[in-house]
Amino acid sequence: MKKYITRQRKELLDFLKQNADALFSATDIYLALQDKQISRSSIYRNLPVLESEGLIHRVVLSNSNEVYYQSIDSKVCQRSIHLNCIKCGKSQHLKPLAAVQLHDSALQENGFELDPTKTVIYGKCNNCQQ
Amino acid sequence: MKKYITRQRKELLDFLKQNADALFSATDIYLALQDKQISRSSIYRNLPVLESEGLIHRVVLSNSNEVYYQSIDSKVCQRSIHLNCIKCGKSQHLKPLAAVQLHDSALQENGFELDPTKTVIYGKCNNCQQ
DNA sequence: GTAGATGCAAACTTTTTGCAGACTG
DNA sequence: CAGTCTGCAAAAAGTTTGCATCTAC
Repeated sequence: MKKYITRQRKELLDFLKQNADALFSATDIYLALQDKQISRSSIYRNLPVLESEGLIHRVVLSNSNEVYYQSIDSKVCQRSIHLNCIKCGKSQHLKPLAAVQLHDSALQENGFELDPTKTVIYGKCNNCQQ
Repeated sequence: MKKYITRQRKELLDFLKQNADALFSATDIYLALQDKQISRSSIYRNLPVLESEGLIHRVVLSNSNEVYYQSIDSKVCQRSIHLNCIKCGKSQHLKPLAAVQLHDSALQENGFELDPTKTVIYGKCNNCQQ
C-alpha cells in the first residue's frame, strides 16, 4: 500500500517541523492550520501515519488525557543524556523523548532537577550483551 | 478540606492493592467492582484523589489513549534508580514507573541494557534548587 | 484509471459536571 | 449537624468511522 504525498500530509508535517520544540494536540494543530483548510479527520488519520514513518513522536503528558505530537527534529536533543557501556566504553545518546520523560519524571515526582551534563547512565550496549 | 474514608474509596484502593502489578483503566475497575456497586463517577472522582495522596500511580501507555492506574506497591520498585544531589549529596529513588520507562526506552530505542546498580543520576534536589 | 486520501457528519469512547439525596466524623 | 461524597443522567472532550467525492501518480 503506497502512500501519496498529499497537500494535507505535507502541511501537517511542515507545521510540526517548524515548531520542533513544541507539543501539539490534534486540536492545536487543527486550529493552527485552519487557514490551510485541513479537516480534523485528515489530521487524526495522518498523525499515526507520520508517526509510523518515524517522522513525529507521540507524547502523553502525565497531567493530561490528551495525546500530543512533536516533530522529531526537536531541540530537546540538547538535553541529551549519555548511555555508556561498561564493557566496551562506547557512548550513545538517550533518545530525546526518553530524556525529556526522565527529566520530567524526576522533577515532578521527586522534585529533582536532573543535570544532563553530569549524568551518565551505565549498562551494556547492544554488542556487549553477549 | 478533610477527606472521609468512604466505602467506595476503600474498595477502590483495596482492589488496586490486591492487584499491585497490573494496570487498570477506569472502566476496568468499574467492571471489576460491579458487584461492589460503585458508580463510574465515584471511580473517576476518586482515582485522582488516591493519586494525589501518593497511593496509586497514573500511567499512560504509548499505544493507547486510555489512562491506567496501578497501586504503588508494585514490584517494579526493585529496579529502583538513584537520584543524587550534587549540592547536599542526599540520595533518593527515581519512582518505579519512571525507572521502568527509562529502562525500557534505553533498551528499545538504543538497544542499551541499563544497569541500575551502576547508574546514578545527578542534579539538584528540591531543597538545593534555590 | 485506480488506489489511496479527503471532508463531512454521525457515532463512539472516555471523562467531567450539576444536583439532590446520603453518608462520615 | 456540617462538610463531604455518591449516584444518576446529561454534557463535554477527544477520537473514529462510513460514505461519497476528489486527488496523486
